[in-house]
Amino acid sequence: MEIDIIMDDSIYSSMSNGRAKGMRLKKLPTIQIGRGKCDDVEIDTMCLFNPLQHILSALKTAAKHQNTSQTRQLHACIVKVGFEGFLPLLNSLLNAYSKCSSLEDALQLFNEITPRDPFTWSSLLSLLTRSNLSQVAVTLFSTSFSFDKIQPDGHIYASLLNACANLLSSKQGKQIHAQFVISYFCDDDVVKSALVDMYSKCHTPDDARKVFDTIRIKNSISLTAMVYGYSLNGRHLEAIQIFKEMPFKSLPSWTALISGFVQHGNGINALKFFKKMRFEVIHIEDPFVICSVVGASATLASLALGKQLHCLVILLGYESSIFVSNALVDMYAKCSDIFASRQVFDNINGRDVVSWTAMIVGAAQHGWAEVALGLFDKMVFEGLTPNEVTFVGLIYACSHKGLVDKGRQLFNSMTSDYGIKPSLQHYTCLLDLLSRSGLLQEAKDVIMGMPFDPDEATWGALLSACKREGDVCMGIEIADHLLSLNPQEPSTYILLSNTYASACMWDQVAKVRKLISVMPVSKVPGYSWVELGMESYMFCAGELMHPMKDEILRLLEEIMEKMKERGYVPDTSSVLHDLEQQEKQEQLFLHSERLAVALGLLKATPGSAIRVVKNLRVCGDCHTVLKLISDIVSREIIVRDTNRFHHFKDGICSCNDFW
DNA sequence: GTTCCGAACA
Repeated sequence: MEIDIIMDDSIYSSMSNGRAKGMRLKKLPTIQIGRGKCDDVEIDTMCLFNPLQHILSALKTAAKHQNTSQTRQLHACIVKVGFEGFLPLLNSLLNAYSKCSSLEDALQLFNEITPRDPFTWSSLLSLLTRSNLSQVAVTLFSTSFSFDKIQPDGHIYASLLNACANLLSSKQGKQIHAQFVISYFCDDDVVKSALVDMYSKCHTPDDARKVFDTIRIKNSISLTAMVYGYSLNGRHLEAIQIFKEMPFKSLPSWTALISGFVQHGNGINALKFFKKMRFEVIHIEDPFVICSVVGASATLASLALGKQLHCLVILLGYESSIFVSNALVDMYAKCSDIFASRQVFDNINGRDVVSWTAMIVGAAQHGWAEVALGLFDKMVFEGLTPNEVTFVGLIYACSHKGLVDKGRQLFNSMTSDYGIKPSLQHYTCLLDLLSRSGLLQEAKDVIMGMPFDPDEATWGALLSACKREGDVCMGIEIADHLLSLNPQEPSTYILLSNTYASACMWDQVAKVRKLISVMPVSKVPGYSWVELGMESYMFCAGELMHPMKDEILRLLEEIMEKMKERGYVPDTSSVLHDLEQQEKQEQLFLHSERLAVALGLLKATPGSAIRVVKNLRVCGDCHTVLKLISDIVSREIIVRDTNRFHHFKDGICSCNDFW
């Protein structure tokens, strides 16, 4: 039975990436066999001996060098010589197209091959997976594979599991696992390595470990997959233990350990092992590990470290790597140096959608909404297709600048012009856009109409907007709803308490306070750190144990006097504890970002910007204080909180008090 | 055939 996979609309509707959309789905062009180029392939003399052997060998070479034109020429030769009916040769040809990532050629050939064997299928499945069409691979296997009446072999199971890992779909992965364990190939260690990888990436490291323990001969690949599984999922001790036991530590093994740490947010451990790796003089033959550690410095917001890594990138000759450049754009933006980010971006040759998106998101988070929108226009003008992340950045940019109409238009254009289905993130951005601009009813309509269940953060965003707009009535309605959801975030409780207090609903205020006191999770302490050249210093809220404690306090008191002269009155509404007003003000005085800024003012290079990072959102009072400080001491203060960047300069903030 | 890389909102 002929399977016309290219005509299946249900499969293509599941394609969600730009590459897939760019493909002509219905009618693929026919390859023009023997377009005069055939004779370029030097087979004449060899044909006299063993043409089959020669073409097979030439196909292997073409696959190895990912040479599409050579593969097409060999395809022409196969037709010309009359070997079209020889399945192993066609499979090698398909494999070569697959290795060249020549999707259209491969799909057309696949449709022409009949009958197909497991080799034919595994070549196609691995190509689809590598082409970001993992869901197509899995769907094809479940819908069309049985038509060919063949049993999947180890290669097919491995490719399919790779696809499930890409999709982070343990549900589909488990179904394939179930088929595998009752198959003839159930002892195949390569498939088991693929299973370890799939479960690791799907965040079930214990499932990965169960399979890992059944692998008879553990090689570098299976060990690396398990190391990654543990480090990615925060099981750092187990990751390090297996890593240490590895008889041979290849670059991918180091990369797996380090990138797992980074992805789990453990930048410190990542850098510790990167240092060890450098110490062991491991040859860095690919840039993956560099991307990871650049990402670690972005997470840690350490500009000094990021700059050192940028130097290493140049030293190792990876400046031209698009992956590395994109990571640098993101790193500089996250380390608060948006100008350096822009400089790296401007120097990239052949920017891809990730380069543009990283720059758009960076610009948006630094309050450069117009720049972000301008970059988008330029990106589209240059022929690049934005993806779902690009739109998150764009709507976010509009949201933080109050550009309601533009934001709405982008939200609609995402679906109508680019066929991207809005995710919960997009709805959250839209909701944020509307509510920040006071369009509370429209924001509520968005929540009620979206095809996702709103969570605590979604309702919280709307509630904080109600508070800002003074809509007590809707605020109470939402607060009642939120309270019934048993919220977990301490900030939600502050919001609830303030909402009820503003409506003089003291019974409800008491109820919220009682809930706080029995909350199972204690409040995360606020901390901030300031970078001072190659060093940084971290302060916890309310704690001042620094050797320069007295100078810090003196400076803050001096500044406080000047602020009061300008009419500053502390806003204690963000202090959760049941304290007297005086005590609340004292708490605010010792908020970690103020201590960090004070140390920065005392120790940073005179005139340089003070860069502070905070683990929570900047509270309203600190925001006012930092604006005033920037004016009083005439210094730029850049604070990265969990939400965005604030550039305080001359008494104003780049966020326009929208954050 | 299976391992390592970049961009996200509240």
